Amino acid sequence: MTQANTDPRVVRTRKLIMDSFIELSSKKEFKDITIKDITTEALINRATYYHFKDIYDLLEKVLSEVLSINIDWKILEDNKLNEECMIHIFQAITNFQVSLSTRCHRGYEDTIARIIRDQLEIIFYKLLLKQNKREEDETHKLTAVVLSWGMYGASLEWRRNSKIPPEEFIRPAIPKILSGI
Amino acid sequence: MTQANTDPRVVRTRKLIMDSFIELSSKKEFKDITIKDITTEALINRATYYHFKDIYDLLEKVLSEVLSINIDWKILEDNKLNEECMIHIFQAITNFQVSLSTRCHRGYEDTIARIIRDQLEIIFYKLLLKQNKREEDETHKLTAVVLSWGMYGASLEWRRNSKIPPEEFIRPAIPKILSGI
DNA sequence: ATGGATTTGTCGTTTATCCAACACATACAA
DNA sequence: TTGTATGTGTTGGATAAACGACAAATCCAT
Repeated sequence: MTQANTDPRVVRTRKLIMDSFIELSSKKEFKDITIKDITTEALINRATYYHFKDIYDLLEKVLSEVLSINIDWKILEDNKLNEECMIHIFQAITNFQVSLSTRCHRGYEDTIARIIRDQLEIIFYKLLLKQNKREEDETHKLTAVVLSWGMYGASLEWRRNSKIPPEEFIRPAIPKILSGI
Repeated sequence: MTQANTDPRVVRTRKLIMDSFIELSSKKEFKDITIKDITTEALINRATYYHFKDIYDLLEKVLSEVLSINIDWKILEDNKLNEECMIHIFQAITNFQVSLSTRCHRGYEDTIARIIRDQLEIIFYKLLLKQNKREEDETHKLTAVVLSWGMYGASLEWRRNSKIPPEEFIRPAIPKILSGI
């Protein structure tokens, strides 16, 4: 999915860095996390950090990874862009919200939201391509933008207000999306 | 406690190997575990295994480490060789028995027993030294041998027959040991 | 016992990580 | 402001791990 580098040393180091970042971000806000913190926590040398360009690059890779882990790609492969598929994606987003305590990173909510929306956009775009090859490519891209914003926004709404499970929360809206309002 | 090498690469690799061995030994018997199995499980290159001389060397280091983890060294430092201390050591042995499924390694029970007794001997010897400096050194060594065999044997007895907690099991014997029969 | 398959121990080479050190940037208190 | 401390980005040399390869040892079915 991500890199072509299969040297186990690289794989291990990248994982150590990402795991340490996730661990640290459950303890303090993003603005208080330094690269030194991360490498110290990971028990690696600071000079080895530069698998990632900087801390924003790391944030991006981590968030994408965490979202990706919450998605069962088999479900997306086996389905068209149907109800089951949409619900699964929505659940992945809400799972992501829970597994990373995103609400605590004051001032970076927008950055986090953008990264996740970008990933969602890619996912929706792929699904749309598979679903309907006749349509104009630009139309697919635009639809993916709309869907990613819509689903992500709904997940924020769920987090703010709702005490019902994500599936139950989003289900009423799915027909509107799939068949039109 | 063990070695002086603090290079994080070495520490990580050793841990990967030992953890993989522990993982594997919960799935199959010692005689069926190969070095190749271990390095594959650990995602390291086979040539890197030779932090350990062979698989018996690894077994020894792992068992010692697992026993060591089950011991709260602070308790031993704070106490003479009294009841609390003896009970704690006995619990450490029984915890060890549980955490490593030693009963499954048919044909190697004696090897495992020897390794653990050796460790216990070292522990008892240190405690005896601290307790009474007047005594002849050889006497301490011999006493440590007796105690290590006695406690380990009792742990096997507990594992075979007993359904009561280790502490309860061993307590009646402690006065006999400390004050003489 | 024979032969094929697997594991083991060990190499030489390449590559990633470690480590100390450096200049520079940022922050923050005197 | 100036100084002090801490984080950042980067370097060069040392070292551990990866990798492929090899012969020898071990295992196992026939």
